[in-house]
Amino acid sequence: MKGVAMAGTRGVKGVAMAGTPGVKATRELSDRGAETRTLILDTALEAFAEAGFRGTSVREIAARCGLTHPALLYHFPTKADLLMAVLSRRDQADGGDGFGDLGAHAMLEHLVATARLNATQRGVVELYATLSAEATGRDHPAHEYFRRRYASLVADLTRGFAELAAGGQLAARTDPSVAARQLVALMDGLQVQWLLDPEVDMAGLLEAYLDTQLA
Amino acid sequence: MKGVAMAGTRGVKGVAMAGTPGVKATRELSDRGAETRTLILDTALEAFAEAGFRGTSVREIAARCGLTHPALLYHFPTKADLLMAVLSRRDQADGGDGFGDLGAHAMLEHLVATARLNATQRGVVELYATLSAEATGRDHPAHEYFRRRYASLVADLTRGFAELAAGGQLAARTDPSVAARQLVALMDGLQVQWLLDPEVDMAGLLEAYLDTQLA
DNA sequence: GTCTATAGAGTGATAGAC
DNA sequence: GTCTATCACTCTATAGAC
Repeated sequence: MKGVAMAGTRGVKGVAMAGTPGVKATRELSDRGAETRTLILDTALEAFAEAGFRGTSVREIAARCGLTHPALLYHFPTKADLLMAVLSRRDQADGGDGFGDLGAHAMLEHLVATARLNATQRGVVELYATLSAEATGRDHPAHEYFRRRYASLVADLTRGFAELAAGGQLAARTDPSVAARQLVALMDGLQVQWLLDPEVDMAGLLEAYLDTQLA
Repeated sequence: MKGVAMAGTRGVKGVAMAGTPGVKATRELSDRGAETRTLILDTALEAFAEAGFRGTSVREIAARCGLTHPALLYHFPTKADLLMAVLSRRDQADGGDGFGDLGAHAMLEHLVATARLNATQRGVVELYATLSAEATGRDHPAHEYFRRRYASLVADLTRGFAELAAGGQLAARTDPSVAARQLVALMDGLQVQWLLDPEVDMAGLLEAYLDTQLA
């Protein structure tokens, strides 16, 4: 699924080599090089989360892995490639393509559960909060990624709220696409507030919003 | 006032030299040096907005002003000093200390009006969206600034919603402090969505939220 | 108040040895 | 697959002339 700062299962190994040069598509499992790649991706996630994409150097990430920076660039030819690999790896860990065919209730429950989980994973929240703002610039390497991400998230949620409306479960004054955008905005904004003050209850404030919108 | 990406009057000159070394507190108006300072602050706002604090160099800002970077650093001794000067200048332009003693209705109207105005000032929105995310890191020069900013914004809005509740103008299920945090989050999140897609109607989505919370 | 020059460190990326 | 060495920049900041 595709929550805005969606958390997912950590430590999924051996599935994150798509599209990388120098690695054969068909090869044995328990490849030693794949472990290095996984280490790099985990480390890069933390580093980008702490200082953003522009604020983090390839050397810094490599050093935390116990590597030199040319060794890292052997696996990911450019820094932008590394960023995109980190993002797609999270997408895969989060279950692939969006909410898929989840029902409306399951969708909203998943969202609240994710907010609760995120409150235990500061790094992931920092990554998406920092990057989504950074990537509003049209020249940022992750710009198109975030455009697509938000468009599909809003589309899925609009479908969900419309389903609720059809079943008479949405407040009469609530428009599905309006609620979808508001919900996404709320998740993003609450993350910034939580990062500045961990007392902020992201999941609770999200649930309170949903209570006011449901019939 | 202190909206999250609050816009204010541009081009206010000769009022932004507070706390800068090398400039006497009491001096004649129409100081020539003050014009350079103002030019630098306007230019720095634009530049920080486009690429964030970390993504912008002092040289880049100086060049856009037709200056060399040592000339700029004569006016603002460090890059962090320049950032803080940009932020305090905007706060002054926006009217000083928060919502002050504005009534609840005036407060909310001001907020919606600001959202509408912001849709014509992409640079200002980019500045606050990028910086507020960047500044969640505890070592960022603007970290304390944003902590204070959000705390006072939430406090003011909580007071406003409480005032409405006392007058029976708030929906029964709405808690003032919950609504305050949600409203701030909504403003922040909508800005990111608007930066990624200018079709997004920030003011309209904000008004729609307020309609669901008022009695 | 602005300049040139430079220090001193950091940047992404590449070449080539092993 | 990882290394050392290096290229060609860029960065913030300072020294000192004018």
